[in-house]
Amino acid sequence: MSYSVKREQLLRVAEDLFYQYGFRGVGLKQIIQEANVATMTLYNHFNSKDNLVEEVLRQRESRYWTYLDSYIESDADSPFILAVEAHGKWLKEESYQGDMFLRAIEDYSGEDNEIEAIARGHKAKLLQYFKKLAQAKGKDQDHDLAHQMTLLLEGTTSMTTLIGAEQATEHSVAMARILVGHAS
Amino acid sequence: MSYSVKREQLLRVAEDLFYQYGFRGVGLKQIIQEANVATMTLYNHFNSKDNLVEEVLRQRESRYWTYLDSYIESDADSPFILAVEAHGKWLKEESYQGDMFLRAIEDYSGEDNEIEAIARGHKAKLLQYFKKLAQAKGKDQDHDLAHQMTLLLEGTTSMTTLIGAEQATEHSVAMARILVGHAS
DNA sequence: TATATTAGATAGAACGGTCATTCTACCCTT
DNA sequence: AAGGGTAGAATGACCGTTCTATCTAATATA
Repeated sequence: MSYSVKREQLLRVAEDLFYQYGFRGVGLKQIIQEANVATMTLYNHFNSKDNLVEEVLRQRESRYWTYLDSYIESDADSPFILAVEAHGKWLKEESYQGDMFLRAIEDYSGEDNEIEAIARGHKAKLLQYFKKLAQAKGKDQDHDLAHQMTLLLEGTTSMTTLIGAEQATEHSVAMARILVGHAS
Repeated sequence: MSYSVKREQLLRVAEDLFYQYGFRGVGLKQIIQEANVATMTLYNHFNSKDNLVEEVLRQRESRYWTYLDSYIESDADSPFILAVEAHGKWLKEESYQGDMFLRAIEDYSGEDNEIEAIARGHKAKLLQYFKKLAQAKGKDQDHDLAHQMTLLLEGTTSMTTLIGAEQATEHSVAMARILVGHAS
C-alpha cells in the first residue's frame, strides 16, 4: 500500500503541532496520541523525528506553492500585487504565528542537516520566483524589485504575529502598490 | 553585593547561546560550562531557566533601545530612514539569524507566561515608537506609515537570515526612502 | 470450505540519554 | 568560625528510539 491514511494523519497532526509549539517543543508521544497511531506506525513511515520534520516541511512547501500558483495564473497584469495578496490569504488561513521555514533554519542551524537545507531551499526559490516575475515584466531594476517583494512577504508574516494577518496584509499590499509603481 | 560579575557572564553567555540555538535547544549545563560558573551560582541569581530567559530578553531589549535612541537623536530631519539604518547596523553587529523576541513569542505561546509578555511588549513599543515619530513629523497618514516602517524592520530581520544584514539593509533603506517620500 | 501463513498495525514496556532542579559536601577568604 | 562559592552527584521527569507480544485480516494451500 503506497498510500497510507495513517501517514497522512501523522503529517497533518505533526504540522499543526510543530507550527504551534515549535519542533523542539513537541514530543513524538503527543503526535502519536493526537494522530491515533501506535509508536511503531510512526517509525514504520518515518525513520526518525528529523525525518518527520523534513516531510512536514516538504508537504507545507508544496501546499504553499500550489496556493501561490493558483493565484498568479488567474491574472497576469500585476503579478506582484497578486502574490502579496495571495501570501496574505495564506497567512490568514494557515499562519497565525511566524514562519515555519525560518523557524526550521533557526532551530536546526549549526550541524549539517537536511532540515535546514529544505527550509533554505524554499526561501531561495521564493526569491528566484520574484526575479523571474520581474524579468518577465521587463522592469528596469528587476533584481531590486524581487528583493523588495520578498522582504515584503517576510515582513508581513512577522507582522501577522503582532497585529494579525488581515491588518498586516492591508499594509503590505499598499506598500507593494507604491513600490511597484515606483519601479516602472 | 548587588552587582555581580558572574551574573553578567551568565546573561551574556545565555543570550549568545539562546540566540544561536534557541531557548529550547540550549541546556543549562552548557550555559554553566561556558560561563565558568557552578550550578548553584546560576540558581542563586535566577529562580529558574524561564527567569533567566526573561532577564536575557530584558537585557537585549534595553540594549536595542539604547542603540536606536543614540542614532535617532543625532539627526531629526529624516528619523524614519535613520531608524531603518540603525536597525540595519544592529542586525549587522548583533543578529545574523532571526529575531529573538519573535522567537520567544513563538516558543512560549500558549500558556500564560511572563516571557511572551515581555517579547510582545517590546514589539508593541516599537510600533508605538514609530507612531510618535510620525505624529511629530505631522505626516498625513502617520498611522499607516508607522505600520509600514515596523513591517520594514521585521522584513529586514527575516531577510538577514537569507541574504545577510548588509544586503537586506540596502534594500530596506531604499524602500523606506520611497515610502516616506510617498507619504509626505 | 477449512486451515495455515504472512504481513501490518497495535499498546505499551524498556532503554539509555538529557533535562531542570535540588542536595551534599568541600574549599576558600576573611 | 562562618559564609559564600565551588564541583558534582542525586532526583525525577521526559525525550527519541527499540523491543515485545498480541491482534487483525487477507491470501495461499489442502
